[in-house]
Amino acid sequence: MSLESFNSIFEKELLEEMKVHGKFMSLKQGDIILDVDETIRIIPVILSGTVKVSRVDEHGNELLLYYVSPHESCAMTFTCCMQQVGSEIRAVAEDDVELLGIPTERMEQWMRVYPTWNSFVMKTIRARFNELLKTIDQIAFQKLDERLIHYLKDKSAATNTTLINLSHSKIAIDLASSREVISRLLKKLEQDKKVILYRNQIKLLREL
DNA sequence: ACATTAAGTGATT
DNA sequence: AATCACTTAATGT
Repeated sequence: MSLESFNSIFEKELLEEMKVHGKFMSLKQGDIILDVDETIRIIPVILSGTVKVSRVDEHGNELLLYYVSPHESCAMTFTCCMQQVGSEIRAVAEDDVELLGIPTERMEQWMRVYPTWNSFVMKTIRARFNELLKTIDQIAFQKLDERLIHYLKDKSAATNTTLINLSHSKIAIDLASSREVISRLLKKLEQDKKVILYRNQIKLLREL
């Protein structure tokens, strides 16, 4: 995928500037793009692949926040790059990822000069903020089984497939739960004909 | 065939 | 819902 796919979003002048100032980067699956406490030097704009953004507590436990898909950027980076504050989150390449790194200095300038950049930034912040609210709702009010269903749907949407390649323990880590609990919940879902379980794979059925 | 890793189960808190 | 201890099943070498 390339910058051309942004034609409908940004004006040509901005696209030119992105070509000049942006650094094309290619990450392998599992690469850590940004870890906790690191300071941000670039704004990533995802060209292809999916990035997983998660919160990490003092013991190293992770909690999934959201996925960043192509044509999106990470809302957290916008807010903390401007003040050069350390990252509160960890961003990992969920699969092989290509992204365009925009130097933070360009941010301010583009915000003023290019309305499309401005609305792009606002759009991604609003989208992420809404997702965060949903996640908070889930943790505060929903049971783990509902969180799990949401997680599977989310994952399926992010990777555009109903066959999910994940072990039970990976899921448990993302949801800050334990493997046994996830296994038991998944088994219930399987009995309800909502998924089919394999080793390291979960097939989502329509009824989910 | 053996070791390793994923998943299933029951008991305990 | 989490943790432990243990079993069973699948997969890699």
